Amino acid sequence: MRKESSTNNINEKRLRELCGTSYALSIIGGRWKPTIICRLMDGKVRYSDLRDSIIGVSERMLVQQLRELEKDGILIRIVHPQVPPKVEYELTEDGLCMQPMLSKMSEWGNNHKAKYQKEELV
Amino acid sequence: MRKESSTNNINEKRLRELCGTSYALSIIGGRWKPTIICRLMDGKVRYSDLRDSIIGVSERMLVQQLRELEKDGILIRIVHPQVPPKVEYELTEDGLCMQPMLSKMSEWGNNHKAKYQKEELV
DNA sequence: CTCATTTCTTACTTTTTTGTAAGTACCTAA
DNA sequence: TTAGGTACTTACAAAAAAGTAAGAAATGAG
Repeated sequence: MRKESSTNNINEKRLRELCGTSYALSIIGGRWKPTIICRLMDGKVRYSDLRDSIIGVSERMLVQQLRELEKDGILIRIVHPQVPPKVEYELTEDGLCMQPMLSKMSEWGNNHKAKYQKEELV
Repeated sequence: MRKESSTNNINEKRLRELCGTSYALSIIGGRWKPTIICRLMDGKVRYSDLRDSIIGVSERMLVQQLRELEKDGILIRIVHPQVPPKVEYELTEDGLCMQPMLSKMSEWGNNHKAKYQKEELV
């Protein structure tokens, strides 16, 4: 839960407002979010498949991150009314069009990582 | 200080290793980092100018974020040996070449923000 | 009636990040 | 000798994010 009146919260909100980058970060910044979005890039995926393919994530975290992404309009939740339950997650258009951004991030990240690891050897 | 043995730390490290996007996020993810990097995009800037132009940041936070960016090879610290002290910060090549990534993030962010705020009116 | 399956909840703890407030070091100039 | 300017430190507190462990609902199969 966020405390509305905290300096922390106020600062974050202001940065989000005046800087597109900070805004983007506030949406994809959660620990498991890039991974989740990646997994969904090729189409909808079932909850249990997400859970099983993302090693290290707990159900608590997975559900939380999914809910936040849903609230931010990045993905939708598709409930099939059956028992046992079946729920699928699918990127929205706004989620899909993160692709160029994510790929730039990945590109920069991988370059920097490679370079840094090389420098360590020197 | 990070606790080496925590699940939190271990998860972050693993994601960083295997995903360029998570790696990039771990570097630009700090509250004031995108703003700092932005300010430096046009050339070196003095500490006090950074402090005065970034509203809301405390000296504690500013120094901390600068140190982390320095450690990650994004910027360098240029000390002029004089009194009163004069310190400038300048992006490295790795910092400068964040530009395309940052601009994609900013672009996506601004689009999404505009769209979302429009939808709220409906 | 009991069990299995799937998708979550809930209450709680730990870890990490962010912020506050006050103080420090250095020399220079009045 | 005292004040002033710059770039920080330090000790502490508050807030936020991440993780743990156990449980819950719904229903069809046996």
